[in-house]
Amino acid sequence: MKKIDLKELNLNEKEEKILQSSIKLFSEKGFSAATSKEIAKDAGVSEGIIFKYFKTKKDILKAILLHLINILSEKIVLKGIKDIFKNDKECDIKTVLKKVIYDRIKMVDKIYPMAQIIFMEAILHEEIRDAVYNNIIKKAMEIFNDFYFQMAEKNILRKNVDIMVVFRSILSNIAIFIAQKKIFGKYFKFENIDKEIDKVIDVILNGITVQ
Amino acid sequence: MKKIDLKELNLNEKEEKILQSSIKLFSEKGFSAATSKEIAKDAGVSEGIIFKYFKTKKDILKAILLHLINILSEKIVLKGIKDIFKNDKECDIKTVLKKVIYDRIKMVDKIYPMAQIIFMEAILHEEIRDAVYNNIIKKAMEIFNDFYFQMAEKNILRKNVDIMVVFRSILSNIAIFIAQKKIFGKYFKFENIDKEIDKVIDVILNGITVQ
Amino acid sequence: MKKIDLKELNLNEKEEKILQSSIKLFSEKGFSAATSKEIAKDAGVSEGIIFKYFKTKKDILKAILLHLINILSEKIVLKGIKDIFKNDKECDIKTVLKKVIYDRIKMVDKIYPMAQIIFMEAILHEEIRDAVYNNIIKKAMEIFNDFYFQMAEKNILRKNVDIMVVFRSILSNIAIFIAQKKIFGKYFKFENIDKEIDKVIDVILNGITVQ
Amino acid sequence: MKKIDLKELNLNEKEEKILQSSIKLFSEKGFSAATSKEIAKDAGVSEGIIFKYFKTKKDILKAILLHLINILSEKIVLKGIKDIFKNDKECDIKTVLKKVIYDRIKMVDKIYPMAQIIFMEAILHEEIRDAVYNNIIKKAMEIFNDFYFQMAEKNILRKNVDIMVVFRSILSNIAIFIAQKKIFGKYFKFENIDKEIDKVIDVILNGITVQ
DNA sequence: TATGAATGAGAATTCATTCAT
DNA sequence: GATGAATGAATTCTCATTCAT
Repeated sequence: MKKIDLKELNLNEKEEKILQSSIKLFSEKGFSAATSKEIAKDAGVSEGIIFKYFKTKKDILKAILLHLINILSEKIVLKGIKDIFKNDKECDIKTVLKKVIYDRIKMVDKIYPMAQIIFMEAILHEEIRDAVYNNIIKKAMEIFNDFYFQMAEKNILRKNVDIMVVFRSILSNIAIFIAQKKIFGKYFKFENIDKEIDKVIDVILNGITVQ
Repeated sequence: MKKIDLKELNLNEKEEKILQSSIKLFSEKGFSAATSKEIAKDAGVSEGIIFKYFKTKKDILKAILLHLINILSEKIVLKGIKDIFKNDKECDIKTVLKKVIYDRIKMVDKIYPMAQIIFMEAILHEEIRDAVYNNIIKKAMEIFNDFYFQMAEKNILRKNVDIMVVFRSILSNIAIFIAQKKIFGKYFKFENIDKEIDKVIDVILNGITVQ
Repeated sequence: MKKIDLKELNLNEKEEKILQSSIKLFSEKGFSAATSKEIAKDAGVSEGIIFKYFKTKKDILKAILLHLINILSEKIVLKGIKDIFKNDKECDIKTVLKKVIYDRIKMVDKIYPMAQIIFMEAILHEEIRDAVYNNIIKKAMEIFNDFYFQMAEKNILRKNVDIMVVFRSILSNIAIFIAQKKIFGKYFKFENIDKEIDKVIDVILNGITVQ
Repeated sequence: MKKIDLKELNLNEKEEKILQSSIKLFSEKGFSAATSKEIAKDAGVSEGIIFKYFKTKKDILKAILLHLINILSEKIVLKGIKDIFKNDKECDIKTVLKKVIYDRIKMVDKIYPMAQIIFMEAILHEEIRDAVYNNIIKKAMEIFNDFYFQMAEKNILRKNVDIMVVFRSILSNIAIFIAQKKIFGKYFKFENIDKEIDKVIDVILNGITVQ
């Protein structure tokens, strides 16, 4: 289990260990099924100390979710895309998309267990959904919007489409690609991710009909 | 909360009530967080009787998941697509896709809470993933494969793409459409689903680049 | 340990056992020091069932305190005095006082451990004090007031005293008598309570100076 | 919260702070409910240092109780009465009693929270009762006995009473007066304590019957 | 000596499961 | 079969006490 980089949060050693173990166990078993005893054991600390750093078990989840959504969304989730869209306005669309997808896959790999927890809790709890929407989805949509508009102005991308639909389509293609790797990885072994991504981009850009 | 039609399972009244309530509560709070007391109360039965029908709480989940995956995959999930693909081989691709998407949305609406439980538990537990893969994904892929092959032969759909990628793309577009409605419905109000689906299909079929 | 009669409360068997054991243990060790495990053991029930009848441990205390203060104050604490004062207006003051003191001692004997808990919690918590004052002290004062006024009118008891002071004096003499028996019983063995009470009444009625 | 003068104990600064805070918190919440963390915080010291000075939390209680009972009983509690009884053998009984009551009220005001702790713990624990009895009650009784005997010899106070009963009566009248002020102070506002005490003495000395 | 982080035993509370009725 | 009271193991959380610094 790769450890998520939590250095940005300025936590002390134990606090970080607890969070790391919580992320691992919440993502493996779900929040309710992971016990404070297991977390303590995995983190190599006593059970008591957990409740010094986090008043309740729920607070560990909150730290993972809201804290990280708010603090890290900008740094980790959005920064990558912004940079690519900014630096590559002149590049061809295929290259840009490839960079984005690569970057997203790398990013999700980095934060995967955490992302999974957020994802699952977002399904169950509206407050989390709100945080995800406002901090990630909404912002990502705005960035994408600007980018698409410029590409459309240059006559590279179609003007007669609903940008929202396009955004969703690209996002979902990335998501399912990751899900396939992460969740159903055992059934689908890709040998060459580079080629796989090219194929996805081809379908996104050119559709599936014979022109 | 719409009730899922479980008549096909030949359950007796109490057993069905218990399953209905479990589906409702598992989908609302997650499996671990829903208690047998709550289920009993919601189902209007005694706690004791739950364990007559289902040896353990886990068995309720299994009943919901495995039982329903196996039984319903054929009857509800796959039947629809098969019929469409069978009956519409002559129709134009746009119409077929529209029918499929419509059918899937309708179907998911029908089984939504159950699908959500399956989905979440599949993320956590390999045995569920296996059941989902073998009973649903694999079968759906086979059907789609046949269909795509025929469309490609007729020179309607591109031959130079990876069918797996296309399958995933369509699936993910449907999934994100449903997720947006079900999970993030509060942020995105579509007025006209018919038009929305047309837009999605346009992007899938034609891509986003100016040809 | 004599058991307090809780039949008036219409509790079921286990609930009553739990309350009895709680009263016993709270009075022996104080509320905080008595554990639910001990209570369960003493009551001969499982720890779990305690929390079916009383949501929290604090609720057991509340049941003992407020419930009993409110419900039983009238029946147990005040009824006795009322009856004596009502029925004995013609008797001589010595006899009345003796009856009252006897009755109070008997009554406190009956509810002693409970009374002790109320007493100790009243020292610590204002809400309890309020309940004690409003349900017991205030009412007792009113009853005593009426009685004293009539005795004073008949020229049996002095008019030139503060009734509040007299009330307090009698009350405190009873209280210290009981405390001596209950708390410091080991140091003071009275052989003949009847005679003891006569002595107390003598002092209350006639004072200690040579007239 | 008035601070009790502990200078007589030759404690160092920290030790005294810890005791002061313990007295405050034990009297406010009871011994078991007050935590060492709270005490440390209130005393402005670290939790660790508490256990340097007092091996266990119980030892703080012992220090407060036994230590203070033993040391203070002689210096503060009994000295006052002794002095009064010694110096005022010639004075009239009313003046003496008034001095005693005044002195006791002043004294209890000074040590109130500590006295409350002693009182409550004495109810619960025999060892505390022993200490209270042997160090305070017994000694006070002896002093009172001497005093009463002399007053009786001078034909000022009645010979035909049980001195124990008289002692108890006076003690209880003082106690209830203080309790009323301290515990039920919110319900009974005396404007003039001097007059109040006169009334109490009147009742003690002359009784309540019309002679 | 002094700190306060860390411990772990034990407290309150929950809950799947059993069982007498 | 059906009930729901009862169980007790497991869970979350607390706190006196210890210990590295």
